[in-house]
Amino acid sequence: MPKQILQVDIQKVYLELRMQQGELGWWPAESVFEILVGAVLTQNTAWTNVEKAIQSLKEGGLLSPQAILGCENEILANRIRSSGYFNVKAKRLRAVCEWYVLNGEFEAISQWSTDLLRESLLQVHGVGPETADDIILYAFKRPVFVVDAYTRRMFSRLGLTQAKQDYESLRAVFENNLEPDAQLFGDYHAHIVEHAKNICKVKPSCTECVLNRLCCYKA
DNA sequence: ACCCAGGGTCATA
DNA sequence: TATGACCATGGG
Repeated sequence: MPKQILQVDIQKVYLELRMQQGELGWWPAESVFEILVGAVLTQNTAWTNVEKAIQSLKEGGLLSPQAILGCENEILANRIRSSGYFNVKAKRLRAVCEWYVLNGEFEAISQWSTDLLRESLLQVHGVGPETADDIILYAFKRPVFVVDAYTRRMFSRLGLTQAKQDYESLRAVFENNLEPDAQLFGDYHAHIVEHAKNICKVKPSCTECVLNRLCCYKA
């Protein structure tokens, strides 16, 4: 894949999505901590279910790391029930809270380099590459590109990447072909997800798709 | 009734 | 290192 072509296409797809879908307003959250919570709760789960869980946490006064660490596991699990995998995610939320508090929360962690931040997050139980990058990008505003199942499917169909390319090299493709701008990366990822959610559900012959009908339907 | 969603961990081979 | 089972709710 000639690098110059790839760079043009990676940028072109963004402009096309951007033109088609306009402003999206990601990541929806009222605080940095809410982004951390959302990043865990949205694992393999529709965002609408996550919104309900976050709302329930707010109503229960549990939208702070101290409150989550201080409450009974059953209370926490019940509050996030709607996001699915609630027992697993209750444990993961605690792990993220411990990491956050132990390291001095936003102010102290903000001083870290992006590499250190990423390595540290990846050691937290329940935080894999995508969740880590959600947090790094949307909460800490660092230019890392979030790769998800949509991104993998869409860009391999467009012929710009390989279908079973590993996470890190796929992330590098985007980061090497775009200006390292957190605003841009965040908006791009948002547009990929929104495109997948809103346009091509299942039909391989979707004519509304802006990307040569190659985007989002399952194989 | 089925399929899928803004993944990750753990056990097995 | 590479698959597969498992986690679980809610909307289409």
